[in-house]
Amino acid sequence: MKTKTKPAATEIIAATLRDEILGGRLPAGQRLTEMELAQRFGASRAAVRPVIQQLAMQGLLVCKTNCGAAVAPEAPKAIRDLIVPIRRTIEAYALQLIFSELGPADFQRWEETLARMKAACERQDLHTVAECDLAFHRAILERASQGDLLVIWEALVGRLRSHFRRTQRQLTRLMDIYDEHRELLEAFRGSDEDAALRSLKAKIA
Amino acid sequence: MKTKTKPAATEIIAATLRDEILGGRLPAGQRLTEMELAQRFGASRAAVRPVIQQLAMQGLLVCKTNCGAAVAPEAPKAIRDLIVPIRRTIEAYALQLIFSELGPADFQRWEETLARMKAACERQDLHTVAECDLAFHRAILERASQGDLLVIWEALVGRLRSHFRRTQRQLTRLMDIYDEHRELLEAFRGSDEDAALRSLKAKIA
DNA sequence: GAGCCTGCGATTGTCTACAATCGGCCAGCG
DNA sequence: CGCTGGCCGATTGTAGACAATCGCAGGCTC
Repeated sequence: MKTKTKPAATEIIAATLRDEILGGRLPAGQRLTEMELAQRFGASRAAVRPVIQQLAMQGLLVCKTNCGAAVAPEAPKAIRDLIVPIRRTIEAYALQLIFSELGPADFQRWEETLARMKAACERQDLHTVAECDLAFHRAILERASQGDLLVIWEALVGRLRSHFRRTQRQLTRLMDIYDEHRELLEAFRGSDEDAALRSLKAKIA
Repeated sequence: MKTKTKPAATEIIAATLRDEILGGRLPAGQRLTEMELAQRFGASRAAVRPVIQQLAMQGLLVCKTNCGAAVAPEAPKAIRDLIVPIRRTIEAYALQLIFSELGPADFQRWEETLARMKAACERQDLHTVAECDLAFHRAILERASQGDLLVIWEALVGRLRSHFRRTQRQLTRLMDIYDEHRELLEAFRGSDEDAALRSLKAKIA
């Protein structure tokens, strides 16, 4: 055996594809067939099938029956405008749930994400920056242990791809993204819950 | 052949199970194994597997690895309080999208749902009333042809099960539910969009 | 008597093969 | 020359079998 035929087989594939799509490495419209994915990950179609369905429900892929799946485009602006505030509400709620319980282990996790993001900013690696951006926010929900909210959040973010309107920015200001998240983390460390909540909401565009 | 090996095989199973769970025919905690479902619908495990995954992401089922799926309980109150207004926002947005385009065919569809609901109220069939209630609201989103919103709405409603707090009501007032939806439909027929939107929001508890 | 370990049953995870379906191309006809 | 019909490749949908994993019961040890 190579690694682990454990129940994580499909999960690894799902996480990999998800990051590639959200990070922009796989362009919208890119076609993905079950066969291709199965070969790429050294698995069978049965293994990648649940992944495709999952990503489709998260808005990352669009499936046409008997015609293969493709990386979904960003949702139309009207939809985005509708679900951005929803995302704000959910993340703020999760943060409020956990704010008083946050400890060193939590901050350490965010620090690691920020370190990765900083390095990516310095080498102008837009894809990794976007990935870290999402990981930072996702960590809030995972920490809250609210599986239901996480599922809903994934469905929202998969359609927003908000992190890529930042592509418009000049790459020289990429470090701004890092700075913003650094501020957020410091607010998490502080004792002013309301201030942290306000900062978080403000950062979600 | 028995029925139809058409592409609707899994869709029929999904719709059937969804209605049974949302209608309350399958109680929370009820265990469902792939084998049982496959036998019940005369299909193979491969056919019911996508259904289970889909319903799990919609919050109707909870899956434990290698241990089977079970009908999920309603989400905790804090979560419900968070997502009720979200649902209100989404349905109102969809209604606003389609309000000016509504025609006889649309009203006819709602009339049929209401007819079913009325009959169910008269024979005190709580399950069917709940099912029609959801169908009435779902029709708004389907009419808007916003697949993304429908997916999100499903994920919300699956966790709310709001329609079952009405179980608390005395069965003698079941017809109130019908009356409320009748009012809604008449508002849809009218020309006052704002009034219709307000009515819709008011009805979503 | 309590705790751990082993063995077993049940269930899902994965794989391979087959069937049904869709889109596009090409021939044939008007 | 345009259109319609049917064929063909590609892709997913479905099926059944095998393997890996989990929970639990029973017995053993301390």
